Amino acid sequence: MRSLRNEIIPILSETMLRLEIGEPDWLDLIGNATDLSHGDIALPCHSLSKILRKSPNEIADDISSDLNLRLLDIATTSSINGFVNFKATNSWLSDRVSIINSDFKLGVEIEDKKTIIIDYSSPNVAKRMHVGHLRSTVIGDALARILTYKGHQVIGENHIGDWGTPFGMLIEHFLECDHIDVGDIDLTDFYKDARYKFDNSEDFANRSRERVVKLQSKESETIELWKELVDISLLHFNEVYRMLNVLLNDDNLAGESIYDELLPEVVQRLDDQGLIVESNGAMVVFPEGWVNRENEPLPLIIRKGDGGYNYATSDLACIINRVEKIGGTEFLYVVGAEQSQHFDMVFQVARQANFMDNSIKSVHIPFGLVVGTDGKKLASRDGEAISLKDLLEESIIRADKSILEKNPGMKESERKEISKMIGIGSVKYADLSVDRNKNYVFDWDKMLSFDGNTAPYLQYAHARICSIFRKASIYKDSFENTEIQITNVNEASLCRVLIRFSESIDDAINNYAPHRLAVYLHKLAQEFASFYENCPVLVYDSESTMNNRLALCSLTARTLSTGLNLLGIDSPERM
RNA sequence: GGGCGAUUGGUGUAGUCUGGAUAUCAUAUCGGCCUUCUAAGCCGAUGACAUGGGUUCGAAUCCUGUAUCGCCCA
Repeated sequence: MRSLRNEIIPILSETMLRLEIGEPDWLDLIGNATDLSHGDIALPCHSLSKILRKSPNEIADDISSDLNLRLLDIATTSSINGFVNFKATNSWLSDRVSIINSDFKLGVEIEDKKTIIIDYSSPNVAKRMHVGHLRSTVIGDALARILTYKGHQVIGENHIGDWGTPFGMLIEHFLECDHIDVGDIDLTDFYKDARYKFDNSEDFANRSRERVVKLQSKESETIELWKELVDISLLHFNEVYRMLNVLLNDDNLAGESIYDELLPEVVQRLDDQGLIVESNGAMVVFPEGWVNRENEPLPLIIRKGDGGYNYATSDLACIINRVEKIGGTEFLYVVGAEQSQHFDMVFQVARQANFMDNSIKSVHIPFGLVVGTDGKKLASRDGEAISLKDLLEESIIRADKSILEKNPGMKESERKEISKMIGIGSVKYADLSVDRNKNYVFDWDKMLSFDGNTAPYLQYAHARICSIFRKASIYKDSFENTEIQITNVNEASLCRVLIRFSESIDDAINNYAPHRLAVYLHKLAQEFASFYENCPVLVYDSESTMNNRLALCSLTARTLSTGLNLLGIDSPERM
């Protein structure tokens, strides 16, 4: 309850002044109450004991009695166990929630606009997207949406793997697939088949190597073929992105190929800074503080002995581009935890080489693995990565089945739409509702369950609200300027949660943690369910109660659907 | 060997950054609630901070040792 805290502080500070307690000694103590039965905001006085030479209980009593009358309109003040507790009054809650109800941003304050670049998804050309791309895509998308809502300029960059030596064999293989229609190329085995030929045919391998040279030298026919290959892959990526309902499209493409021409310059600049060292024929940089197992300096390889470049080099080129061309000030990399050392080294080199200074914030946002019920990295029975498209299709089918079971009367066309929302939402929410640093177990039954902290539970809460408005034949969004009155504890608890929306957004942003928002939304849905049981909305004998509660429902629905939308999840009106 | 991350009821999780009261929520289990807006729900009961030290008036949270698991190291 940040807003309550902010209103209490100036008044509290007068009291503290009178008691001769300096601001540094108390300001950080005041925070959300850990025990909500005592109040919303608490001030533990134990540490003031030494300064005032009184017991915490006495101090809390003194402060509380001094404040009681002066906070009257805002909160009731009490003291126990050495804590001063502040509980918002219904009138304060009512004012606050009414302000939020009339705010189209639901109380979220717009920040100084920053240009934030988020690196996410990054599938490989000529391969299917698989489960391994799920988390980066979903988490990156949610962060992009949340940061945009907060008022920032967000540029999503999708660093597809579209360049490098494998493209020699991929193009050669592509040529041999000539007899089939280009659009029908199945990426399932494309890479594997190319690899197989490369490993088993000397002739093919040689042609592949020659092809790499042609590609590097931008020979026009080869570039045409390469482009075709990329385009086929894009069809597939975009299909998955549309299914997943993420913001990425062709405008976000920033494949490795676009940095290719900048790579020699990166080497040149590093060399100008005196950072390049030759080691075993390769050009490397030794970032300070990194050692290998023999306690020797650990290099970041910039250019291999054979003249090829490494990922590190394009990452550095990308940083230069972002600083000098795009003018971003915050770079986020939503990439698996296994690459954290790589990013640490790249960022450090970029700073040592003055590619970016301290005004730029560069953050690796790691995440854990998606594992199967056996605890191992999720894979199909034969050990292959599971196709993301197949997985999403299965989720939709499963959602469809469960709607059919629970709501057999629904029209098929409507059910199809809703099972997409639920099936996709379930997969995404399972990913976004837990701390991204942890591995999570992919479990169909859990994510598609209508109970618990799942997408369907939140979606159901939303659908139930819509159902009330349908029943009353009232337009859900016609309450945006209604003043909300609080008449009982259930309404008060719901309001307490509603006014915390903006805090949950800031929390999610400050920690780059979409699950903070997800956890908040779940709390909101729960609180609504409780309100729903205890407070009949359509009470036609009291128009004021009815309108008041309809306004609460409307605000809850808006908060739920806005929040879900920021996670990239749809809110069905019925289910 | 070194580095990074994880460890909270039977199971899954929040809280850890920024220490505060009886540790969140869900699931499972047990009991109660449908002539009233979707019972896909609500109400109640049971049950957990890996472990040893340290700092502190106070530690799930900070420091440190250990164990287990995962990932990374031309």
